[in-house]
Amino acid sequence: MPELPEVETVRRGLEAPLTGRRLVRVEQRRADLRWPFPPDFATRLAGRRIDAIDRRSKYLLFRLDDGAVWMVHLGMSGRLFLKHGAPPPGPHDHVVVETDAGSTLIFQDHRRFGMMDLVPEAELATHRLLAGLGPEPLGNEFNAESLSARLAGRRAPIKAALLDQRTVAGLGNIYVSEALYSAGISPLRLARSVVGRRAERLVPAIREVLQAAIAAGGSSLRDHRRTDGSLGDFQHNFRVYDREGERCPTRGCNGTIRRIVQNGRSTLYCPVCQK
DNA sequence: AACAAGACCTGCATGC
DNA sequence: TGCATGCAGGTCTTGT
Repeated sequence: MPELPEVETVRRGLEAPLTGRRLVRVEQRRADLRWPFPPDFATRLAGRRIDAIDRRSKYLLFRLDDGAVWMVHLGMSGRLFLKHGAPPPGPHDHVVVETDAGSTLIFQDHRRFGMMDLVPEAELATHRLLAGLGPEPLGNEFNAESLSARLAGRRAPIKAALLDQRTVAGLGNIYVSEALYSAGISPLRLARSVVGRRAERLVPAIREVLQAAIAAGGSSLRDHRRTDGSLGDFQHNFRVYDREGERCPTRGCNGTIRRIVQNGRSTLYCPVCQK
């Protein structure tokens, strides 16, 4: 489900209500998600205060007052809800956290591809899931030069290379299709050939689609919700994703949006104006 | 080393 | 109605 814009939407939804709040009760309702929880997870988290909520790629990073970081990945179907009081947990509510503000943070994930960990701050940068990540696409280290360098020599299609989190961190299946469309680059083009003007177009295309999606609260196709349960809006702004068979929205292009499968995942694109 | 396929899960839409 | 099939926003692991 969640790509960078959806995770950032969740982060923003939690930041004001949870920063400075203490976690007074932690209920871990099963032993594992994608992987087992770390040892003594609930005990270690209980009583801690949240000092800040950050994001790296699709990971949420809750900075705690004991110097640890609570890492959360939403996987495909994970949600974080903030509710008033202490409602009874529903199906797939795997972690329930009550705060000293009388609110409850609920982690719900029916597919259980999500994960959580507790990591000392000093070990965060070398964490096995974070160490290999490429630059943040909205940060200064992501530019045409650095992107070209990471694509150099790669024979995989650009679609697959952009889904690879070592190339750039945070893109997923929706926003790769949208960014390639916006940049006029075919998803089938070999990654190593995205240099020069194409790389110069692709970087702002990625930035702009992500920023627009964040501004819209992310995309809700099936699973994504904001922390108050409301839907994101960016799915209404898709130009190719989920639009197979529709007319290409580029002015003057008579192409039809096509769906192909690359590495087992749908790619949507316009065969006429993406080269 | 790079790349593609398989695996992990549940729920939903579709078609017979 | 019931059942099989395919598909879904991720990414680690395995095999070529």
